[in-house]
Amino acid sequence: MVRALPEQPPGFVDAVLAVVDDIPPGCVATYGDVAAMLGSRGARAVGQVMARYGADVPWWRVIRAGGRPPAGHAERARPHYELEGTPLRPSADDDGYRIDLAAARWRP
DNA sequence: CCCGTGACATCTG
DNA sequence: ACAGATGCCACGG
Repeated sequence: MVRALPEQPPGFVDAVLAVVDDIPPGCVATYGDVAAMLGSRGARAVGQVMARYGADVPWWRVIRAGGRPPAGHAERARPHYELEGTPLRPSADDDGYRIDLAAARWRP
C-alpha cells in the first residue's frame, strides 16, 4: 500500500504509542528502535512520551539499549516479563536482571 | 521565538 | 568494564 501522504500528520506522541502498542507479547524494542521506526533518532523524545502518555500502553516492552529495563521501573516491569515469557537473564546490576535482546528484540 | 527538560544513545579516556 | 561528557529530538512554558 502506498501511503505517500499521511492522511493526518500524527503527533510524535500518537506515533510512539501506536508503535509500542504494536509490539507483541514476549518481545521488546529499545527506545532507539522505536524512534528509528518513526524515522527519528529522538530516543529521549520517546522516553518523554512514555513518561507522560505511556500509562495506557505496554511500556515495559520498551527498554533501553543493552537490554536494561526503563530506569526506575525495573521492579515494576519484571513481573510483566515473566508473565509474558520474555527471555530474561541474571544481572549483577541494581535492576537484578537484564532482557535478552538477542532473543526478544521485536523484528517487524 | 528561546530555553529547559527527559522512562536515551554513543563515544572516549 | 566503568564513568564522564556530548549529541539528539520533541514538547511545554
